[in-house]
Amino acid sequence: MPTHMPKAISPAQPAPLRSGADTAPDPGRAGNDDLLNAVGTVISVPQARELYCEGSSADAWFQVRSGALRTCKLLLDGRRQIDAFLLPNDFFGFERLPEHGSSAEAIMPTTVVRYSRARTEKLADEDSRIGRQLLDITLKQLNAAQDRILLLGRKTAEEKLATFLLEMLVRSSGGDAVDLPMSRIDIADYLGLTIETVSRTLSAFRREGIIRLPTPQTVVVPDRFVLERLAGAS
Amino acid sequence: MPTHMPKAISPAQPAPLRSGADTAPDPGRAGNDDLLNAVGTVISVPQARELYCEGSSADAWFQVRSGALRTCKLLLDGRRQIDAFLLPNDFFGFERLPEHGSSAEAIMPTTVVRYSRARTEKLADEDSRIGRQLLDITLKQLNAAQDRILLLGRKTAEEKLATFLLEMLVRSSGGDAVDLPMSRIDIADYLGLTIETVSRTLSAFRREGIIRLPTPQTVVVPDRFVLERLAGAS
DNA sequence: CGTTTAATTGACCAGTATCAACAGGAGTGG
DNA sequence: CCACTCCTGTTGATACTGGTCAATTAAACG
Repeated sequence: MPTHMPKAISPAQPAPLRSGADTAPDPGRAGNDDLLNAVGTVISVPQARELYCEGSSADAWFQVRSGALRTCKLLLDGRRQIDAFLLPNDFFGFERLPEHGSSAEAIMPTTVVRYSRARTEKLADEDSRIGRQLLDITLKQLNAAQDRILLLGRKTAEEKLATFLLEMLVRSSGGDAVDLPMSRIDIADYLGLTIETVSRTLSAFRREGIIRLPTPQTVVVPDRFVLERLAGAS
Repeated sequence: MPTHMPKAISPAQPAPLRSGADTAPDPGRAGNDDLLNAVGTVISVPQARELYCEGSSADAWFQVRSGALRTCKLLLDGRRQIDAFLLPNDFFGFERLPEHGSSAEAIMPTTVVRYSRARTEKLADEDSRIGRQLLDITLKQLNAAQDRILLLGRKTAEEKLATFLLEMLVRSSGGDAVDLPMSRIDIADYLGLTIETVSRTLSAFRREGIIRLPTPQTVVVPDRFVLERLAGAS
């Protein structure tokens, strides 16, 4: 038993293996959830604890069950870039190389389901639907990464924050209010900005009535169309 | 015959379906090249011609046979971000959604091999090795995208250019000289800079003896270790 | 309460963008 | 062969977005 947490007790079965708000075509995917879930193990990750670090052996991948994580890369002098925020049902840690390309840390008390890489690859060999699903997950992440490349390369601070708030609004899918689980520093390192610019830009949005900030972690968006115009979509 | 160019004549068979400089483990991949090549069609793309545009139907994907292309996204006001430069043997255009997420344009006279998406997906269903290979290609692109996210979010202009030159050096794999097929504008839109900053930074490298520029398109790197230090790897 | 940490705000600065001029080739036509 | 134009790239002067440094406020926690 290589994991440092016990297996899930019977009723607490892992979340179903499918993407979150998924509107894409879904070819022949039913019926294989149980296959993969059979190899999943539930793991708890305390806040601020690293689940794995950049360069460590990528012998497993994960799905968020509850809580939230960030994946990030570091430069030699400590500059940090956050690749992604991971919310419930998100997959992460699936790699091409034998080592993880970024580290994963919980930004609040979190539970994840761990899938053995070797067992997954064996399953994918036997059942092409599993492979199809892994490909779908990876392509989704690639699409998201390409959108971030546009954002980081060509958008202004204002556009970055507007895009970010819209993304969180969609992902949390809870009306017009978002609870931001991450700190301002995390937002800054996600958008390629500094904490001060994040704070200033959000304050400007608040002054202009585009958002309300009942607490620093809670953002209310009365009219998301205004944000969409500021986000300057393609 | 939906394509606008004739099929390859017999001796000009499509390039083998495998990644370029690939050092990763290569599990059970031999023997399926012919399967996919049977559905490949060779297409010529003149310089500056668009192969497909953002939002068009993604009913096929491609491999570069000769020449070079760029994939890019646009913002409403015309700001452009280049996702990737595609050189011989590179794959591109494989999508999760029914539409292409970016456009692809030849930056010199180019030939590509076109693969039908529907046929590919059928093949992948029948033979898990095909699916494994598509996943491998996609994961490789995801890794590259994540490196670009770090570059765009956290690196300085100097570090961006150093990283770019090293990347081109590795990809062209021809000693210490690189022939840049793309213009300064393309480099700028790839690195999230302006053409002037690209030019200035390259001139600074030249003045410091880090590179030589026999022509604006040819870069000679006497000592790539110097560039590696400037690139500020993780 | 006092202490610590996160977030906000302000003053100033630097890196890169913007605007503009200039140089070097590649065609083109006289 | 030589202007002439066009296009790409280089260089310079200046502006501005966002970064840095610093102080203040607010929130969290014992």
